[in-house]
Amino acid sequence: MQTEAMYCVLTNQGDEILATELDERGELLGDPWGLEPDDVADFVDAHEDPRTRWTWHDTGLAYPPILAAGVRVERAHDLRLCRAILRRSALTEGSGIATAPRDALDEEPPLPAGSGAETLFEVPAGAGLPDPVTELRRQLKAVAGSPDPGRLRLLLAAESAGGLAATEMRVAGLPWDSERHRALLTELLGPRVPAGQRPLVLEQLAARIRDALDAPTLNPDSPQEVLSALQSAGLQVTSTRSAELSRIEHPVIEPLLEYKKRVRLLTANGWSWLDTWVVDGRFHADFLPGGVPSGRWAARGGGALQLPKQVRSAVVAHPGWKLVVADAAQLEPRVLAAMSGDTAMAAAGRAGDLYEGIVATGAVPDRNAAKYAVLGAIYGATAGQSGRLLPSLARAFPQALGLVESAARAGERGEKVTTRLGRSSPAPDGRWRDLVSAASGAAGTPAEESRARSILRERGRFSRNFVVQGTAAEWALCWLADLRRRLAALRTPEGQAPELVYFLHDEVMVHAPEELAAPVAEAVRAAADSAGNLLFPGFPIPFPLEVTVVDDYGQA
DNA sequence: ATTAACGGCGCG
DNA sequence: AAAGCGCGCCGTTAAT
Repeated sequence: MQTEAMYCVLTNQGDEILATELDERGELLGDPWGLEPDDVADFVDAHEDPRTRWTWHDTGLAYPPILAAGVRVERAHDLRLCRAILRRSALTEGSGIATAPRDALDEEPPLPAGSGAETLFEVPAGAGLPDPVTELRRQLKAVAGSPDPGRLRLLLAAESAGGLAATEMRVAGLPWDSERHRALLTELLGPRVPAGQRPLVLEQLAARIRDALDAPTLNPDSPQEVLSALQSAGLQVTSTRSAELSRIEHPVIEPLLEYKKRVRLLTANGWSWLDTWVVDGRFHADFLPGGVPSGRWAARGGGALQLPKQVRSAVVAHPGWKLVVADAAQLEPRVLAAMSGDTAMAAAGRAGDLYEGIVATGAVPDRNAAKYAVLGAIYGATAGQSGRLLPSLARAFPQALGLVESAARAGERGEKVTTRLGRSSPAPDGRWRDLVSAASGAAGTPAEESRARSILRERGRFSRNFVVQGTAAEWALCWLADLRRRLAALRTPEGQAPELVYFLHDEVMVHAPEELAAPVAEAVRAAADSAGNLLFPGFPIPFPLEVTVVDDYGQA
């Protein structure tokens, strides 16, 4: 895995692209090449080697033209993604990267222009971006000087592979059946109407709501108006949240909940969403690896990570193709067991369902209790059923609970916390420290003290969750990276290749020719095993998947 | 008129 | 359904 890496840095230099080869210590391996933008893909293809990490400021800008030429790269080093990790990591504190003044590479990645067809190398290098060779050397130095270079190298490799996968997924797009989607909209909302108008079904529901509340001019889209209309009707409610409304009996509740459900479909995934995001039968989502502090991905535009179950049946495999959908079962608790070395919790997860395994230890009465207790431990629940179950969970799994507890305490002390591979939480800002110290001083008023306690606990819950969510994100990145490599080896005799099309925290989707569905499913499982071994070598806990092969995402 | 915060809800 | 975490996006409302 870690056999001598080689870096080939691609960067704009006037009208040319400069390709500079360096070894893993950052030493030049020869004179740089000057390339015409149109020749970059051929150059990459000719120089592709399993040891080479293609290095650039932004995968999302540099990679699409290469992909457009039909060339796929195996490994990369994304300077922006890696900078973000090294800037913050407790393992590289005090390094040149951590202490350098902020520059343009610390900003959000630029928006990719269009759907990736154009040659983005023609765009002049962003102002203020550091020289990539200098930047790479600083990054390599920071890693080499850290107490655990191996962890960080793995993290940077996985993060960069995530960058490649994200770009490939955006360019490929999620196969989308607009006809099926439109049929759904017509069924639930009525015929299409111009933007800004209420479709027929919503108008009818609105009329029923006004009628039931005796409020003829009520705007059902205004929480304020709805709340006061409900209260005028004598209902004891403090908000218009569906969860609260559904506990009440009144003629308005049914149409109101139905209205909320359907208006949500209209505004989030209605006709204008289709017009904006689905191009040539594909939803081109813009994924942002590392977009969340914990290392989870974010997405920009189209709500790619919040596709409601309602519309998933519009994700349809092409004729003769299948969707292979896989999700990791109970990922976060398994990660917690592994990272804390809790062999009792690992044993509970060995036979199959981890929550059932916990029930079998006698710590909790049933599966639901196990689930809420474990999630409550990870999230920092104090009240309710999950809060009450914590003591008995802590007796059964002291290592696991101890890990999240100590993360919470560290957070409350204002310290950073760090994932398995070395991604650290952002340090609390000065305002946070001021608030806390002001309240703890003798002059703190009761209100200040209570406010301070509350933000302390908040920081504790964030930190507790960060280490687990962040390490789970690392597992998922390793899974994705390994899967990506395995998929590259699969191809039909006619040359059709499976496409990675979707990734959602603990779930992946591959669009594959039917005859490759079984090997793809096998690759997905093998990749999960690899990820577990990579992150937690020798620790006896499996990472089982639920894998389905379907024609549309609604069936998964 | 534009921007920011809020309530609400979708996903994990 | 439970209460704790992490997000993005919408329309409304308040602030500028």
